[in-house]
Amino acid sequence: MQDIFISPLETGMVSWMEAFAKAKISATVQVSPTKIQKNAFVIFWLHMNEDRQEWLTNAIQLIQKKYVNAKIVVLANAPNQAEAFHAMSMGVVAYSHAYSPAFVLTEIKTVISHGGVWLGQDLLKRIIEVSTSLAGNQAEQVNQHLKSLTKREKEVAVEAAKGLSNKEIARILKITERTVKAHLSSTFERLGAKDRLHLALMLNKKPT
Amino acid sequence: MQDIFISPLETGMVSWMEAFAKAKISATVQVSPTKIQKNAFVIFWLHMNEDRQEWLTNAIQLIQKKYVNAKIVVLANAPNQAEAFHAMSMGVVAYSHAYSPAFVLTEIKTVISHGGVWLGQDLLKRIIEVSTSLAGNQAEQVNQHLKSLTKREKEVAVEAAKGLSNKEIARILKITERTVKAHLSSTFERLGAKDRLHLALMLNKKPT
DNA sequence: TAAAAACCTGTCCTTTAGACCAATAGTTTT
DNA sequence: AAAACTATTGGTCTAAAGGACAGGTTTTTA
Repeated sequence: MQDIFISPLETGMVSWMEAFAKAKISATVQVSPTKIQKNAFVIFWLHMNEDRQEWLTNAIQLIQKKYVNAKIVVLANAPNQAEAFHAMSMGVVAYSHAYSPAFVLTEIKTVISHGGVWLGQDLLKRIIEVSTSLAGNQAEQVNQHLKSLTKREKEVAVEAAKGLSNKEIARILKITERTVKAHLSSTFERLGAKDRLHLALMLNKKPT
Repeated sequence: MQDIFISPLETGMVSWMEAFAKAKISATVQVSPTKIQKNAFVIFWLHMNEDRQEWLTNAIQLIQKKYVNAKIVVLANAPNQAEAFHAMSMGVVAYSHAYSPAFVLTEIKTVISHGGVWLGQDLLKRIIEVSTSLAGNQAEQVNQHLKSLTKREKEVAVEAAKGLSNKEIARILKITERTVKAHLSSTFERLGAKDRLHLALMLNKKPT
């Protein structure tokens, strides 16, 4: 088990040292291969300054290529959601604030060493918001379609357009599946949609 | 600090007991208020059987109403992404398998008691797939998707994403409906789409 | 207030989708 | 040459979707 901190700060940050006294620190990702035990469980902790986006991308790719089994954690000076998304989608298993206290760092380590993924509550909330609701900027043209629907039909239609099943919609809106079907049927009728897939395409149409 | 397990099983599950010897167990959410210390840090562990979707929803809402500061964890017998999504979007802070070993449960507790959120790697990956619109170039993303498909799969996927039925696709491509299904199945597999509607949403995603 | 629209639910039935299992044959990669 | 991938088709089976037909209750509106 090895922890390797990649940070421009020579000394490393205080809380890191506190959490992992035996950690190696390096200024670049080009860690001497001899320092890394083959088949060891290695965690790379990348310290992310502002304005090093492309450095981060490259670093992650390089690590993943050289050390296939290594886990990568990003600690950002100024965490932001876009960067977090980017990092996580590249396979990073944790994204947190660089000034996280030592106990958070040890927590992260525990979680990821058991195959888990760690991220803060606000980020997760954001992720879920984004992925469960239709994007706002299209609300305009969606309205054109939706305005001919009744309130309830609208609600059902929006959920259906996200890809939810009738059962799921029923649960969310606290009505029976049968009622969901009724609303959908009349929605198809009004909008001239063939089925729920066409409805989804109508409501998710790209702005041109 | 109190742990309250809500489970239909009278005795509670083995690993739970192992992890939290002092935990209270109850069959319903209607825990006697006297048993809960005011201002205590309470964690509700909800044991989720199959086919209790609406029970879960109600239980969560009830807990959130009665115990504003309580954290809620869902342990599912048969975890699935839709349910996980639903639970997390309602404010649940962890979602895991009901048969998780004791060390995972203690991990979860550690994480959420520090304000974090716990979830398994596969769920997160799925979340990110669904919400990658924030992560970068959308056209690129679609390309990435299509690139991983074979020539024939691509043709079928594109038609399906337009809203055509299997029968129509079969006619257009001059193959049997059965073959269309086969191509679609492997396409869903490769792209991580749940069904043709999700496929359509992936391929028709608008740039944000 | 009476009619209309919206909302909710039920049963029965047909079609469609998609998973699982299995097989054949050509092509590409190792 | 063996292994892996691709394209094709078949059958069975389950669940979901959606139409047809038939009710109710609540809210809006003329």
